[in-house]
Parts: sequence; C-alpha cells; structure tokens
Amino acid sequence: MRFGLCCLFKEEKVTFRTTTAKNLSLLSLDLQLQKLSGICLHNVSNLFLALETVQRFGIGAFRIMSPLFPRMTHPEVGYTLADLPDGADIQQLLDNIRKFAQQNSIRLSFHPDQFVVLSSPHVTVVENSIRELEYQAMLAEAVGAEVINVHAGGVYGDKHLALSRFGAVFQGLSETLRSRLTVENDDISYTVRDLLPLCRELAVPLVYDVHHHRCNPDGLTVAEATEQAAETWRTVGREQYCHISSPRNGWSSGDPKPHADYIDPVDFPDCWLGREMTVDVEAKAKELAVVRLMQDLGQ
DNA sequence: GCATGTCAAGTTGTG
DNA sequence: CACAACTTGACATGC
Repeated sequence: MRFGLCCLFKEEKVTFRTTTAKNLSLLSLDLQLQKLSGICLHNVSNLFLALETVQRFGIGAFRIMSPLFPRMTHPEVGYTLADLPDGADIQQLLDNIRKFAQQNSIRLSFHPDQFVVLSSPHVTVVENSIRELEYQAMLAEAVGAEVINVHAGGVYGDKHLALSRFGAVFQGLSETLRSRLTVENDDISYTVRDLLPLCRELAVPLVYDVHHHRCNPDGLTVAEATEQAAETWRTVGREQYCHISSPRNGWSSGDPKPHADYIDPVDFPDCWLGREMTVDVEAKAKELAVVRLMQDLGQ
C-alpha cells in the first residue's frame, strides 16, 4: 500500500507560484516571458523539493498541481518552454525530477480541474479541454508521471450520450495522453457503475474515489466497487489508484461533500488494507494528514 | 505590513 | 435567475 499527497503542503516550506492572464496582458511580451520564466523555474525547483520531502515522510505518490506552468495553454498569453529565458534550466530540472521519482519509486499523477470536460456537446469546450490535457501529457512525459485523471464531466440530460461523446473524443487523443488518461467517479453525476462499461470499452483505468461513492451511491458495495475498479487496472497491468477523504461536517449533519482536515480512520475501507494499491489522501491538512493516516493504520 | 478583491475556462444544484 | 461549490490559493492593489 502506497499513500499519496495531493499538490500542496501545509507546514513544509514547499510553495508554488502562479499568475493571471490579466496581469500578464499588461506587460510587454519581453516582461511577460521574464515573469513566467521566474515562476516556472521556481515551480519546478519546488516540485523537486516536494519529491524529496514526500520521500522523507515515506509518502509514495504525489499529485502535481495543474498550473505548474501557469497559463501555458491560454489563447492570448500561452507560451512554450523554449520561449522562456530559463527554458534550458527548467528542462534540466524536469529531467532531474523524473530521475528522482524513478529512483525512489514515487508515483506521479495529474488531476486537471473542472474546466476539462471531454463529454461536453460544445465544440470549443472540448477543444480547450484537449489543449489542456495535451499540455499535461507533455508535462507528464517530461517528469515521468503515469496518470492524468479526469472526471467524466456533465450529463446534459443523457448520461449514455455524454459518455459516448467522451469515448469518441478519447479515440482521437495522442498516444502520450491516451496511455495516461484515467477516469474517476464523481460526487454528483457519474458513479462507478456508470463508468465501468466505458472503462472496459476504452481500456481506461477507473480511479475509485470512495468518498464520492459514499456521497453518490450506485448500489455497489465499497468492496465490489474496489474490486471492479481494480480489474480495470489489472487489464492494463498497472497498480490501482484510489482516493480517500472524510467529510468536514461528518456524515449525518449537512453536506458531506466538503473535505475535512484529516482522514477519520473509520472512513478507510477495511477491504483496502493490505492491498497493492495507491491511495491519494484528499485532506486539507495535506502532508500532516497523510502521515497521521499512515500512523493510524499502523503503516 | 495587512486586508481585500480578483483570477481562463464548465456544470450542476441551491437560494 | 444569480451565484456558490468543486480543487484553493496566490498575488496585485490599496490603505
């Protein structure tokens, strides 16, 4: 069993910078690229630091924040690494990150945000989503990340139709991206049961989020969902990925969807114990929550 | 220094 | 019908 940290740290001095398109657009092209170069260099340096830090804690996986290179795919202020004054240094650091992760068996993943929707009926939404995903695939290749995990997106009144659009778009993606793309059950629309046929058809692994499953149940037990999701990883010969979180306000009062600071060990499925799998811990207390969960479970 | 408002993007459900 | 919630700050601005 391997535990994963998502994107950020609570106490450790590892930070990531960003900027906005609006702010960039006020600068001359030269200054824009200078500013972006500084941010990107800072971010890859800190990504290396992040991997050293998780390694020190015995954490075996790390989710990389999507805007590692902020606004790279933006229609107005987008850029490539070759455009940046520190481009060569940035490339070198990406290389070092890949080697460090490989040597220490740290599993890396990406989780594009809610604007990436492959099932949308709107052409431009799908185009923008593909552009963002291909950017993350390029990045994933550079650092040796193995998973780019998305949600199935909107329903638009017909789940089957939406999923068939997802499937059609998937076929047209680059091999770099297709070999990394995974799909996750969400907490309002698509359940494990909804996604399994798509995953089997496309040979896309299913990331099982047990918290979402509890918020948005589908008749499968946790053990059944775990096993059926595991099968989608087994067929492609890869280690299963799952997500865990606890409800901030408990299960009985109010909305269970918001994430708590820590994981209540009671929420950790018994059937996961001892399995060969990666569990990403989605908790506000970040590295503190991962460490505490590992201790609570006696890892 | 510190408080505040803003930031590319989609979709859904709530008030 | 407008707006917050998802992931969640970080940063620019203004006092």
